[in-house]
Amino acid sequence: MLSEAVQDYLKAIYKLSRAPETGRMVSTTLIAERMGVSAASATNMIKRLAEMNILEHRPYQGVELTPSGIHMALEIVRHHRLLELYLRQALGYDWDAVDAEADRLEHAISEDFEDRIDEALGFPTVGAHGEPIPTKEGNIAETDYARLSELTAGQRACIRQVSDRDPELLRYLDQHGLVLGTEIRIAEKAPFSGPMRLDVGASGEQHIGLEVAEAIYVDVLE
Amino acid sequence: MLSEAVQDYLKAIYKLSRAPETGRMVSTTLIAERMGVSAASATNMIKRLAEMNILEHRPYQGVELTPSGIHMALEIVRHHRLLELYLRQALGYDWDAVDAEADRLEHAISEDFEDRIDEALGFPTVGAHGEPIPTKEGNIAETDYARLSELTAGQRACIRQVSDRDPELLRYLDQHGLVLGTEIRIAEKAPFSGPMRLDVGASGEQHIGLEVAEAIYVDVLE
DNA sequence: AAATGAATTTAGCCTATGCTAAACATTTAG
DNA sequence: CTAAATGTTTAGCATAGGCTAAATTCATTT
Repeated sequence: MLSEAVQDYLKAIYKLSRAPETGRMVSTTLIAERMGVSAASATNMIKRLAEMNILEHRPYQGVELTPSGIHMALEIVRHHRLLELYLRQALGYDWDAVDAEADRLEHAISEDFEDRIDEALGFPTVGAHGEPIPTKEGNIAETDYARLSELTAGQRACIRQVSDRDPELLRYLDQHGLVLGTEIRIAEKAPFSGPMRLDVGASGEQHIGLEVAEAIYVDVLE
Repeated sequence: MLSEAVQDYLKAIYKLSRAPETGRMVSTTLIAERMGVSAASATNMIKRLAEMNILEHRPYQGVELTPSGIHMALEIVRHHRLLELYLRQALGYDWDAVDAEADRLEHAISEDFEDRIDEALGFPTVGAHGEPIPTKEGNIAETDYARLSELTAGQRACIRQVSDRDPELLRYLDQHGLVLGTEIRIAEKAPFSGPMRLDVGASGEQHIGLEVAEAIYVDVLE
């Protein structure tokens, strides 16, 4: 069994390695920041993770998950996303609160528990923020969403996923009707991915900033 | 926040101090056994718990929880019992499986989570095995049940609580219809609390041994 | 009262995980 | 192309828990 700390590092590294900004190779500093520990502590743990064949460590370069490390990470992510969805659907948690609670619980649940909530949810394929849920076998659907910030005036799109990084941002989105499934149309956009004006579903017109537009992933409608 | 280890010790000590066999003063060895650690490790932790004002340690004598220690223990017990009941009622866990899963989860849940399952269950006052659930304020209902083993031939009784110590025993009870609320009548009993013959609710006659009879707590019916 | 045996504590060690300060490597700027 | 800035690792230390072996205390029995 992987310790909680190891699981937490693994999940963080997996997420960083999938972020479009970073790329597969993840730096020590980034990991340390994300985990809220010193760089020295991160190096320390990285060496242990390399020892366990979870990742490869090129000193001074960064870290890359092994296939087996990715597989382990996907199990953790599956637990997390199923829990988030369960908290939302079965216990009425708000969009922005599920991540923190799932972080606490994810280390504690058994396979049996996972199977039961999976069934109670009807074997869902996407999580509370639209992220794909890895299968029990460790497969995860590839998504091909555009960032809202990349669209241009006149385009229409449907919200498919949102970043769960910032609870405050999630509250903002919720209050402005920018939830999964909402259809939007770009009414006007400043050059260089600046702020944009949107027509949002039934709820009317919104102005959003770049940060918000980058946290929203959409299917572009023809 | 108390560490998991501290919480586990505290819960174990609380339970031991409530067991009729032991009495308020609990010995190091008993704690070590229950926790599955060496006596030296138990001593070690006991000193830390005393440091934290959770209990008083009379060296070579034993240990007694302070009022504040009891209060903390009751919070932990509340979490545990609410979780057990939730697992049973909401997720369909078997009687004998809830304890182990609740042990895993109880360290991980927030107050918010507790409140939500409390509400989802309709603010229950007894747990999955009939134990009283402490209130949020740290009060616990005193119960005054008899052990089935203490009854004599001819008496009738209603099952109110069962010991959750042994999952196998719980399976046995379940299979034989000896569940909460069942009415029984002692048909015949060997002297000195030996095995007994019972008429059990609608499901007919049972023979049970002493160990089983001691794990069942009942209200005696006039 | 002394001796034996059981229970308890102490001493000393181990691992996981964190930290700071110092050393080392890489990148960037002058 | 060297020097400063930045990023990374090493060294040494801390804390929480666990362990074994040895020492100590208590209880019991002669």
